[in-house]
Order: sequence, then structure tokens, then C-alpha cells
Amino acid sequence: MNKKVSIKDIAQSVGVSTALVSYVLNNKEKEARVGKEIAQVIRDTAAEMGYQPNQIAKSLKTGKSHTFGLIVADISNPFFANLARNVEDEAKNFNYTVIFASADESPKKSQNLINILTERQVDGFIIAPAENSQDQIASILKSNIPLVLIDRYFKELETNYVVTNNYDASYNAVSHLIKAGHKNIGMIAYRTDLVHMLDRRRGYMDALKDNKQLKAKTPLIKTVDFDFTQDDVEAGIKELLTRNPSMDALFFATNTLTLKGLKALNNLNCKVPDDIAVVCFDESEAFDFFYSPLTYIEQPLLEMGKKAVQILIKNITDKKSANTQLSIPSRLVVRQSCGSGDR
Amino acid sequence: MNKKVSIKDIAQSVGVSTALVSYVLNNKEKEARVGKEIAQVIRDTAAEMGYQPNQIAKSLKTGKSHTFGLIVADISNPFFANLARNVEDEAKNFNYTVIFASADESPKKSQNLINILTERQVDGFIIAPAENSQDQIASILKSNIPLVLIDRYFKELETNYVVTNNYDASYNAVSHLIKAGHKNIGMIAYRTDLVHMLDRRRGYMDALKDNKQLKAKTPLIKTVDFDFTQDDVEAGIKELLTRNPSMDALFFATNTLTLKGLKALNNLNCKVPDDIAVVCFDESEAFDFFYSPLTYIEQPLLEMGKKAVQILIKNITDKKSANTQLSIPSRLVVRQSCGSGDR
DNA sequence: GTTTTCTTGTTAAACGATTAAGCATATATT
DNA sequence: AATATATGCTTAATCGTTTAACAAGAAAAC
Repeated sequence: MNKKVSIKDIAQSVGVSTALVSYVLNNKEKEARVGKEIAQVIRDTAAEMGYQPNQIAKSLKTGKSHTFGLIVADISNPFFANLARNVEDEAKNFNYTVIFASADESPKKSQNLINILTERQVDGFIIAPAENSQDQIASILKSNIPLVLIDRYFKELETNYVVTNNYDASYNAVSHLIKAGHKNIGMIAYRTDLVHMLDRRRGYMDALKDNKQLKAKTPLIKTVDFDFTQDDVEAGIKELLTRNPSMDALFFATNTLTLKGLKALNNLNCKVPDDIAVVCFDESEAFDFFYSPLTYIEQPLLEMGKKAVQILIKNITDKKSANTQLSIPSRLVVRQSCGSGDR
Repeated sequence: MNKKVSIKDIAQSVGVSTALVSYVLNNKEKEARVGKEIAQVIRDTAAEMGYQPNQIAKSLKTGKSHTFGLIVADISNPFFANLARNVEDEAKNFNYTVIFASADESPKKSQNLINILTERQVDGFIIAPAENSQDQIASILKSNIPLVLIDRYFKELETNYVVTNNYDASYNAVSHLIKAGHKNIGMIAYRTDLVHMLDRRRGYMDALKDNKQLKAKTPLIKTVDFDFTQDDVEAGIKELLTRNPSMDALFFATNTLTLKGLKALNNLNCKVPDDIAVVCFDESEAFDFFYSPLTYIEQPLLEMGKKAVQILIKNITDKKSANTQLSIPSRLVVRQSCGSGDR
């Protein structure tokens, strides 16, 4: 029972060929010169029979699935969850369905997801690429599947991408700390060669340099792995404090680093901003509730999501279209975690 | 160029029929009595040519897409984002791909998503149903598509579902407040008839009743719409305080209500827990950073996600299997927002 | 009164797989 | 030696669409 109704059923019921039904239901009556009355009859019985087109069959025939894959590090990370939501909404505007997947910064998982999605014939990819996934990305490029990188990209690869201006954002944030009078600014970052992280480090370094604050031989940066724990950050901060006991500010490179970092600071009995001032990348609901509301870098998630989709669709529609490389500025939201310089 | 390699290409290259290739590549050599040597040749050239099966074609033929839809209210809400991640992981264990979608608590959007996903031939649904979506759910049931409701369900519908025990969790949370000595406990909830919310209200009411705390003719509950603003909550709290100036505790029914609620309390200069104690449903990173770390109800997201997938798969595999209705207990995480009773 | 041109359809191949059924040969059984 | 069974592979239909190519009757053109 409850067999789904197909175009054939409608054709039979109306007494015409399936071709006619297909034309009508795809609004190709004009091109196919279908009679006005019969078109209406077809439409009516289709509605009456509760016809729902089989997209799978459609896709097989047309070679377009009207679907694309969004691969991020972790959909449960608020940064990616918000990005995903924006991507979802914009995709719907173009009648596209998106399949999300989490690669956990692992090239192995990433490759696996790419395979699965490719087999499902996605029309394109939006990917926040994991470290060491250049080859995978390159091979997507080679197989001519439309692709937009997001959040990060690879310098050596000619691709579309949409990122925030990590360098400027970091430069500004650290400059802000300097203007607030801090003289020994440390940084906690991820141990990775992904450009977004390198850019954030460069921004930090250059801000120090340009303000003649680069004293130590080794920069006051501590990195942790992607799967870091609370203890790792705490140890990191401790180490920085050992290397430079007069460290008076910290720049955190992401939201997750910040969250654990703040707890670490609490454990270490460091007061923000009096003992240590804080600025961080990304936002979090939590930042509002920290006793000293955090000054943070707000990424343009809505625009990034929208643009990524638009570029992807353009690429799907016209595979020969030139690459678009977008770097959208972030905004420094100044609150109270930097001390006197705030406000 | 770069045409995808199909089973036909392999067949041609090896010099056999497509049937043989299909059998081998699906590990049906035994049943199909394929020669050992030729099987190996087929496998090798398939690998060599970089064959990737076209799942679309496979789906069309087999009628199984190995895909299911997950419809939640909003994927950017941490509650749903975490749930989604757990669903994704468990689905992968069964080699299923999941398509997420956000319905924003709107029956209209929900119906639209159901249609889209049905046309895409998903093998099943996991849905956190929106209000007034009974008909949609019923029609999924009628068309015999496997379905598991999550987070909420409809009393009048015989479906699979996986929820937390909202009644008990609320009852316990409010009892905890009472034990802590609070005598005028208010509640902020959503204005909806969805069972999960009604159960949370019942839990609240019964806890008060059982402790002889139900004095006012109208319960000290204020509800807001799903698309509430910060101001709505603030107005709500104010109203409760007007109705009962000695209100000394608040029970928030969800994470989003709590987040705005805490800001409202700040605006109103209410100190937690001294002026107003607080307990809330769901968790949030933010709760750790509130000056008085919140006591909250931790939902069993991992288990809910896993179980929902398992039940769905069981239902897909055996459409005649009986409905499973799971109510998994939540845990009250006691911290400092309830005053003396904590610890 | 042919021929041409519209109109309004139909036919059938194709997309890339799966799989029941069939067809040779070779080997085993009696 | 005749029959039965195994073995190894092919044929062809099918899933639900799309769409180029063709057909046939009516109207228009000459």
C-alpha cells in the first residue's frame, strides 16, 4: 500500500504520455507547446493524487542533485553552527539542500566525508578545510566539482574562498591592548599551519613590532593541539607567566580557546583585566557573563555564509567562472576586559 | 573532460558485462558465482580508474537513499547543535547520511522541509516537531515513512519518540529550590502547548503543590513567544515581581530563556542567588561564567541522539517493528545559583 | 487542391546502477 | 553414456524522470 504516485500514474489517469506530464509539471508548456486545457487537467490530477516528484530520479537524469556539502570542523561548535545556519538559509533561497558534516580537523575524516558526499553527487562543496587536506581539495578541483573554502584556505591552491581578514582583526585587537597600556601581551593559539591561524599570529606579531613591543627573543605565544584540554591551556598560561612574569594581557585565537582559557585564569586566580587583560577571537554567549564582559572580535558570520553560498551557486551555474576570493572584515567589540583602554 | 567513471566503463575496460562488475563491487561474488581471478581484475581496475559508485543511481534502483532528515527548531541553538552532532556521529556508524534543517518552530517551514526531504527520498525522519504540526507528522506516519520524534512528541499520536523526562527534571529542580528555602518561586516558559513545555510546567506546579507552596490563585508563571526578545523576558520578570514582590527564585524552562533572563536580572539589579535564586533547563557554556555559576538541568544529549538514530534504523530495517517511546532521565547539576541549598 | 506551417501530442532512449533469468561449458553422478 | 549439477558469465528489464525526435491532423498559404 501507499505506493508513491509517479508521473506515470498521472499520465495513466489523465490518459496522456508521461512526457506531457513532465513538461507541464516542469512549467515547460510553452517550449513544449502543450494544450492549455490538458495542462490544467494534468496539474489538477497531480495535485489531487498528491504527486511529489522523485528528486533522485530527476537527479539521475539531469546530473544535478541540487544539493551541496558543507564540511566544517564540528557542527556543535557555535562558530560553525551559526555559520551553518546562515549557509542553510541562503541555500534555501536558491532551492538548494545542504548536507552538513563534521570532520573534527582530521584529514582522514575529511577525505571520508568528501567521498561520501561525492558519491551522493553533491553539486558542490563548502569546506572549512582541515590541516593537511590540500591534496583532497586539489583533487576536488581536478574533478571539476565547484568548491568554496570557508574560514581558511590554502595559499598554494587557486580556489574560491571566503574568510575574515584574520590579520587585520588580530592586528587591531592587539593594538587595542597596547593602546590600553599593556606592555607584555601573550597569545594562546592552535598548533597548526592553517593560514587563518598563521594570519592571526602575524597580526599579533606585527602589532607588537609596530609598537616596539617585541622584546623577547621568542614571542610570547603558546600553542595547543586541536583536541586540547582545560589543563593544556592552564599549563600554557602558566608557562607564559614563567617566561614573562609581567605578562599583563592575553590574546586568545578562538572561542574555544577563550572559554577554557578564562576558566584557567580563574583557577590561577588571575583577575581580568587587572592582573591580565583579555581579547579574543570569535564571540560566545558566555563572554557576556564573564565578570568582566569580554572585548572580542566579531566575525561576519552572516555575510560569510551568504557569500560562500552565492559564490558556490555561481560556480555551479557557470563552471568556467573565475575564482572569487573574499576577505571580509571583522569588527572589534570593545567592552571591559582590556582595562583603561576600553570604552 | 573528467567524466565520472561508471560501472559501464569498468566493464568495458575489463571486457565483461556490467552485471559482473556490479556483483563484484557489491561483494556478491559468492551468490553470483563470479570467478576469483576476474573478480580481482575487476576490483583492481575499479580502484585504478578511481571508481566511485553513483549513490543516486543506486538509490533509484534500490529505493533506499541511506539518508535521513533531521528537523530541529534551529541548528544554531547549542541544544540542537549538540544533539545534531550526536545524531551525525551515530548515523555514520550505520553508514547513513543525515540532512539537517531548521524549522524555526514554524509549522509552515516544517511542512516545507518535510516535503523537500520526502522528495529527496529520505529513508526516515528524526524531528523535533513544531507546534501545530500534528497533521504533518500524522501524514508522515500514514505514508509509512519511518519516524522518530525527539525532544517533544504528541500525546495523540502513536509514534516513536525520545525525550527527556521533563516532568521529573522540573519537579526535582523546583524541589531543590524549595529545599534551599525559597518560598516564592516563579517560572519563565514558552507560550506553547508542546508537551515538553507543559511537562516542565506540570513538574514545577506539582513540586510546589506537594510542598504546600501553591498560594496564589494564578501560578507565578510568565510565558513568552518563541521569537521573544530580551525585553519580553525583562517585562515578564517585572510582571512576576509585581504580582508577587517577594518572589525569591526563578525557574527558566530553556537555555535561551535563561540567557536573556540572566541579562534581564542584571538589568533589574537582582543579585543571584541572594535576591533571586535561579535554576534552569539545559546547559550552556555561559552558565559557567555567570558570577554565580548556575544550577541547571543537564539533558542526556548523547543518549538521546544515539537512541533516536538506533530506533530510526530499526524502523527502517523493519517497518513493522513496534513503536519505541523513550523518556531518558536528566541530571540536576547543582552549583551556586540556588543559595544555601546548593552543595 | 496541393503544399506548407502550426498545434498538439507521442515514442523511445538515456541517466547509472541492480538483479532475476537464461545460456553455455565443464564436472559429477548414476 | 546419459543425465544432473556446478560454474562462470551475459541479457535485459527496471527504478522515475527528462527531452530530442518524430507524427498526425488542422489551419493557412499558394
